[in-house]
Amino acid sequence: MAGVTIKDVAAAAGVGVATVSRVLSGTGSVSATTRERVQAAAATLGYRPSALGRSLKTQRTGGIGLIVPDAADPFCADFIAGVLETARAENCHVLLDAAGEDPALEAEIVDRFAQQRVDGIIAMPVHGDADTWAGLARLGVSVVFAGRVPSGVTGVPAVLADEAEGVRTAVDYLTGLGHRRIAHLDGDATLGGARERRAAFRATLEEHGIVPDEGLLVRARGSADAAYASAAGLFQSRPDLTAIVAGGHRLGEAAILAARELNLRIPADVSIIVVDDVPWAELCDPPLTVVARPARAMGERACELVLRAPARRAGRPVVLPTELMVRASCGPVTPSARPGRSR
Amino acid sequence: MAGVTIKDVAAAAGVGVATVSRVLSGTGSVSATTRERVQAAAATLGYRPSALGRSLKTQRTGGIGLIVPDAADPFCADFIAGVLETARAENCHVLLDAAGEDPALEAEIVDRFAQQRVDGIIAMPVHGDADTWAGLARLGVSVVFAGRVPSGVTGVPAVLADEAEGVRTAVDYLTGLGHRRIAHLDGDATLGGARERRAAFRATLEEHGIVPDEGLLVRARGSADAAYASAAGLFQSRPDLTAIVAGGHRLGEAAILAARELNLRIPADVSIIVVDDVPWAELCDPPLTVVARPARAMGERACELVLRAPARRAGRPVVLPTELMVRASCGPVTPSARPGRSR
DNA sequence: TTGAAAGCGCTAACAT
DNA sequence: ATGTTAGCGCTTTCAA
Repeated sequence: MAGVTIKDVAAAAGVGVATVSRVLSGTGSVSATTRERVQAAAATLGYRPSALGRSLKTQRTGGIGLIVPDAADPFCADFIAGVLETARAENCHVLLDAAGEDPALEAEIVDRFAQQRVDGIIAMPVHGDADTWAGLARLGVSVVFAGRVPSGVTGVPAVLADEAEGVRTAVDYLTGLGHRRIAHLDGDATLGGARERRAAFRATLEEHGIVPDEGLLVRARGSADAAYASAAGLFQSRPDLTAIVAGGHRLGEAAILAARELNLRIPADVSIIVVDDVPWAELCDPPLTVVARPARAMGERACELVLRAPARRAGRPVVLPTELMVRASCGPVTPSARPGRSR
Repeated sequence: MAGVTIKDVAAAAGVGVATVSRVLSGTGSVSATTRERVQAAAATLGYRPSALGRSLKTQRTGGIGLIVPDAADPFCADFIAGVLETARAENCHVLLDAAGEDPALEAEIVDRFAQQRVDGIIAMPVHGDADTWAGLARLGVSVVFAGRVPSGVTGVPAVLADEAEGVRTAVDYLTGLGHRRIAHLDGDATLGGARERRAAFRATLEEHGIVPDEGLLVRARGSADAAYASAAGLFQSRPDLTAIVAGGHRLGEAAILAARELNLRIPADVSIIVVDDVPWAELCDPPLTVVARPARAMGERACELVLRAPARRAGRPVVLPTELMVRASCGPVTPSARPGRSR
């Protein structure tokens, strides 16, 4: 039957419960002989200490709550893997849930985690409502944001990819190849990520003496359909563009599919670079040049941070470098390859 | 400050703790007026009932433990998403961990979950050691296997993809295209999956009057390098093969990469079909024909099962259908396209 | 309808 | 070195 408790072990070993507790937690001092007797008793009974009892007493669960938009997304999945690895090393367990892009659901999940008395929460947040996040710190759960930071919230530690630097590198690379009419396709997010990428895109263009062309800066909604529509619309309305920087793999895919549909050759007719590495970039044809965000490392760092968070108050975000992975989806601009080229 | 307890709420509302408990859990009867007072008090204090206290008392945590080989793997990631969705709907939380292919780690994770007193465990198991799984049922945690079943273990409910049927469909499709020398590249797993695929492959070949050629049946180790080596070796040693069925996306990728490296055109020189849908199958060039396993649905079913498991004893596994997604990586066999063709 | 009180399994003082 | 005991926050009889 189930339910072997510390009492049973104590009885079986002929000692008090405190002694059992001492042996199993390695705390205090116990004679070698009793230690062995206790361990033997525990083993034969198949005793598994209840984390419930312990946590109730110690006020620490060793649990960390992880909230992502979508566990099936490759970036999130890598991030999760990073968190898991570090958590395991630190003897913590991870509660996972996905909030989509729904602030209400996010708040609900946070609440559930709070009731589970997790020691900390790592979130790729949807929403900047102070109500959702502010209470937590006060409740003793440390929070760490990852990947993006909601605009309204301050004082929460964060782990970010250096999106700006990534976009800068991408644009530098493209201008180096002779491109001047470069489009930027990104999310409409009021969240971190997209906003910073857009800003960096503009700034870098200007550094190269190119004045940003508003018609080439498009923001797409989240759905796959919307992404495709935006990409296709961009290609059709602006046949003069020679390169495109897509923020996130969804939009990258959309761009590739739309280009293919419109019979634009990559990179002969249009160069494509995606901010977000994906496992299949290599298998794509042509292999995709990307700006990789260090998803896994971000997960590891976030987990470290959340476990040490009580120690470090807010501070500036940890920013991890991105990496330009040059493959074959970008090429030099070719003067007249593409039909319908006007301006 | 942290730590608002039921006592605080009771005091603030001027009632006993039992009443607060009744109000918040909706159990028993309370007058409308006291109910409101309690709710008001709880709200102003920002009370979050401790799941610890409750679980300790009720002996149910509402937690379900999920063990996958790798959270970053697309199949696992989809599966996880399915579990999360159902769990949320059932008011459960999910503890996630990844065991790689390491039986010892798997056992350790199971143990940790047991200490957390999860109500059930869903596992894509590595290992059939009775010790790891048998004790759990006795301990009151229901176990459900997903995707594969270790050979040594019986009496555990499972959710599987109909791998056999999937392979059968794939082979039917290829023979229909005129292929006779079809290779099968799969894992060396002693676990479910691979074994069944191999058996189905053989059987289907025979149904078509083709005697299985052992040289075309290769089992690869898990690592990406090993996969690539196996694929390349296969292409080089057997230039007469015209089609290949790969089990799992890792081996599918390896096959594609190897084919590309050896300048084999897909599908002109070799047709490729992968058992395992991947998000990028569409983006591959040519778009990949696959046998999709319903990862997400499997996660949903597994979660339902684990929550109702006490009710259903063992029984036969739930087998979900696979789906052949015809895209463009398979073509009719072309008599003389490939150099080095001998027999 | 409501309150008092007994635990759930554990740890940590405090005694011995 | 070891045992006794008082809770941790909650649910649930049992009385009132």
